[in-house]
Amino acid sequence: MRSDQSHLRGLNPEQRQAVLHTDGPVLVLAGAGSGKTKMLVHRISHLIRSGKAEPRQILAVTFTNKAAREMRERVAAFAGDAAADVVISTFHSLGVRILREHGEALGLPRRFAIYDTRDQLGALKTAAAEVHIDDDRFDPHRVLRRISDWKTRGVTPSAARREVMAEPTRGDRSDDYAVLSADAYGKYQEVLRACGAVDFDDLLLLPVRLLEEDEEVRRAVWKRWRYVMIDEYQDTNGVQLDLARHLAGGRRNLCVVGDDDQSIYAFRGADVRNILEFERHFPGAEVIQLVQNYRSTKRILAAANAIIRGNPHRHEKTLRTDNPIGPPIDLYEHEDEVAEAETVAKEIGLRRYRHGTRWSDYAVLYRTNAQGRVLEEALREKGTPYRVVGGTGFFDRKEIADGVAYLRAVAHPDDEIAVRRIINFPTRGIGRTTVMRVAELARSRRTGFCRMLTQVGDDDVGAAQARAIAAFQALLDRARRQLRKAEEHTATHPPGSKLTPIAEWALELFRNGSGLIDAVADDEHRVHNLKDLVGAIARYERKRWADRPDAEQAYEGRPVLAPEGWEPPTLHDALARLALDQEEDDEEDDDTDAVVLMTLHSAKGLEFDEVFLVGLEEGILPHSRSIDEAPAGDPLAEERRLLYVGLTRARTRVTLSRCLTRKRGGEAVETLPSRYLDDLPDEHVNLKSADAILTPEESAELRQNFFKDMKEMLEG
DNA sequence: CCAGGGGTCCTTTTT
DNA sequence: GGACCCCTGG
Repeated sequence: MRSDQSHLRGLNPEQRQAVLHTDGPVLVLAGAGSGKTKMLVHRISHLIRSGKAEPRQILAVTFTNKAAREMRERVAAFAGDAAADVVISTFHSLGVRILREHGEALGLPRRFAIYDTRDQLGALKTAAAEVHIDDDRFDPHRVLRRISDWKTRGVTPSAARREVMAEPTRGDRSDDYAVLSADAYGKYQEVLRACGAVDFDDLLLLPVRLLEEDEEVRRAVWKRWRYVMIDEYQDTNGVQLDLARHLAGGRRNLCVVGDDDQSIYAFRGADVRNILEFERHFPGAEVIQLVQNYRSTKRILAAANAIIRGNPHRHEKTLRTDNPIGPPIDLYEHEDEVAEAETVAKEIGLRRYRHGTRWSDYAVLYRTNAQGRVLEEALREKGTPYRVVGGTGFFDRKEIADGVAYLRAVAHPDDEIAVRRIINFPTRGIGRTTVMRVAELARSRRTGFCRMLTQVGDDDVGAAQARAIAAFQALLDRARRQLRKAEEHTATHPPGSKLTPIAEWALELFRNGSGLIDAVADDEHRVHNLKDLVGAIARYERKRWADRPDAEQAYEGRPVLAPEGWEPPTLHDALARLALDQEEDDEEDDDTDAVVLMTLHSAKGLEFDEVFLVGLEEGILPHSRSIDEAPAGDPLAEERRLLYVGLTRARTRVTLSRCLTRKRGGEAVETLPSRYLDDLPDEHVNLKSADAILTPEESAELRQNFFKDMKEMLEG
């Protein structure tokens, strides 16, 4: 329970006072690598130890589950057992928590579904079909972005319509496109409600609405949390600012930490002004600046500072460090992305051997997920262990989306989007025409799509189709009955060595109930993925039981009475968790030694010994989309910040690279160097031109390395 | 009315 | 590697 206070030592007494003791609003404006999150951990443990608050009255909010997990661990290391009761949650999980307790006031079902982007797209298409939008320029993704934009600013459909009408007309068809989007927004919300579902934006928006409109909810929340902390505050959007205000309440014990130079989420509504104008939003706020960097070498900081200086409108600050100057930054120029990837793979192999480092000391960062593929290939070829963080999510895989849709169709009886997805997969004779006819019938009889399915007769659709629908309905009914049994069982029986009840039920559903596994049987990989989904449910059930206060007393095979306040695992809850936290594959987490691959966005908040930053070209960084779209403000400022974030992830060494040509749609296209390269200080940058072929000496070196690995493996 | 094949387009960043 | 569209045959 001894704490590492080194970061506090860098503070003067007032700053220390502010971080640890001050009530009222506090803004910690902290540069990269200055120990931002650590400040929050200090504050939390101090609050506990000084007795100013009970652990359960402390709330810390993060953006990602990973950040939440990390903070939980660190707080536990500082404050011991008491830390378990501190509520550390992501914004979205917090939203679920509030909605679960109070959501019924908004007409939300107790068990609401959470829609991801894919479901949102489905809902929007359903909505569009209902208002007969057949505009050929109707681009669902674009409309969805627009809708999300409104929602993150707390704009209702009717307000959106007014907003659109009030906009100066450009006189072209984009005007009616805007109106179209506003109309689609209203309908989209109706579809969500009819499905008993919320999207990610609702998870923030609806709690705020509750807090605004319901005195009782407001009081409950104020009573619940006395000290509120928010990490990465620069990434908050309009709705999150409102939420922060409500959570802080009249006490205003709100401590936020962030760095405006690391604001990289404007595309999903984040508003840097929230951190820049914190003192205006929370008058009397204490502001502390931290510019001491504990992470990187002097050279890396010099480069990072030089890059970020190019941005206007920022809290001016220059990071400094007592760390050594470090090696120069290498800049490689490659023929194409394949050569780039091969050189990265080769360099990592060599350096690891020469310096006796671990694979996990190296990270390769890129702007777009697509860049990761080539890198993976090169690393695989060399036999280098690697781990891709984020990327094409588990849930983006078709078979997983199908599996989840089955689970949801069972768990949420009104979930039209889920049902439509699986009603004819695997094919069972319910084609497009029939589905459209059912939807039409549902509308004319003013009932829901799912309810309509239980009522269609031979006159409504063909006899064969009616039979197929009845069979599908029977499938769902049977699955529901079996689920009820599984849930009863899992509620009273601690998990043993066998597969947990809900997971086992899901496997049965995939295997026999739905025929899903048969449908993908020819692809081993997909079958494996479906089993992973089952595994995720099992992990959830076990975790639920592990969280039970009397878990030790509970033993296998014997029903035990649930203690007060403990909720047994349910499919619905498992789905909510799955939607919010796409936890990585269980075993191969942090402890496996592997090179890490990820986007610059995913890298924020992390640090590595050596960082490779690839694809420093116009069109990649800055990305062409952000160059083209250039709305108000300057989107390019954000691209610059991305590079800043990338550079400041490294402790000792940064290696940059760009390609002279890059494949675009099968064609190799010439590229231009990223404009940001000009801003790097020459004296710290080493221009290299590399080829990926190993010299004989290097080959020998790597061969030896290979034998060393084998030996270690055999010994270990 | 349904299933399956083949062609075409695109692909920022994430809870 | 997808998602989507159109075409053909049953």
